[in-house]
Amino acid sequence: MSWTDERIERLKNMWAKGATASQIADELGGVSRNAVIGKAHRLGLEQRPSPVKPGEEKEAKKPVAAAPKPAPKPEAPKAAEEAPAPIPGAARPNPPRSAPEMQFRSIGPGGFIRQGPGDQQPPIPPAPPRRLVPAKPSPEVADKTGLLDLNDRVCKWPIGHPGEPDFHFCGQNANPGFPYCVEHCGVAYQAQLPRRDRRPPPPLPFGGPRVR
DNA sequence: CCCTGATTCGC
DNA sequence: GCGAATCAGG
Repeated sequence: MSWTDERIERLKNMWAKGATASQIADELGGVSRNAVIGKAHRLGLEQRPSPVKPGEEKEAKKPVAAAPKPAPKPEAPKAAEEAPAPIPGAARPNPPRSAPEMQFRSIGPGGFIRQGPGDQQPPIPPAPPRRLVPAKPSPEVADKTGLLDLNDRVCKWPIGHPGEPDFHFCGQNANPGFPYCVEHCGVAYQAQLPRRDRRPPPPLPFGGPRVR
């Protein structure tokens, strides 16, 4: 696989949204986690909480008997802590490690993170719903929206299961730019939570996309 | 063990 | 430019 503009764009979006490199790699397919990280760095869009970085200056390398790689050149420890220069539109610098900076965002239904005024992220997240939900009966949609009734303006959230007699689609007004209405967007697009806080374990009834 | 991102370096 | 290998922390 090669890094087409389309794939790079998806990488940027997901990376900006906080998706892990693994998730991005799975999503894009054809690339490894390392490939994603490498590409992200090359694109210059790193600067995200690394589990390793915030620690101490790493320098001491353990001498392994069979060390195929030469010792890296000693790097001068940079103690330059730049004062935060609030330049609108400029890339957000690393938040000071000692001063935890909370991000205040409103969270919509389903943990959907709304964009703040400063956040400009027009590109729409693709990502179809990952899990099958019990298909709650949507609000009154008297007329069942069938497959042929789908267009860009109606919510394509499935109600019921394909093959069932009353299988249809939500059919409400779609959230502009999204394939679903506002309500189902809240279900389809989940905020990326810390693993610990992540809701259910994988509820996949069939195997699952375990690749590794 | 699992996961994470960072970095290196041969290609 | 790419990404496997490696490192290092959780």
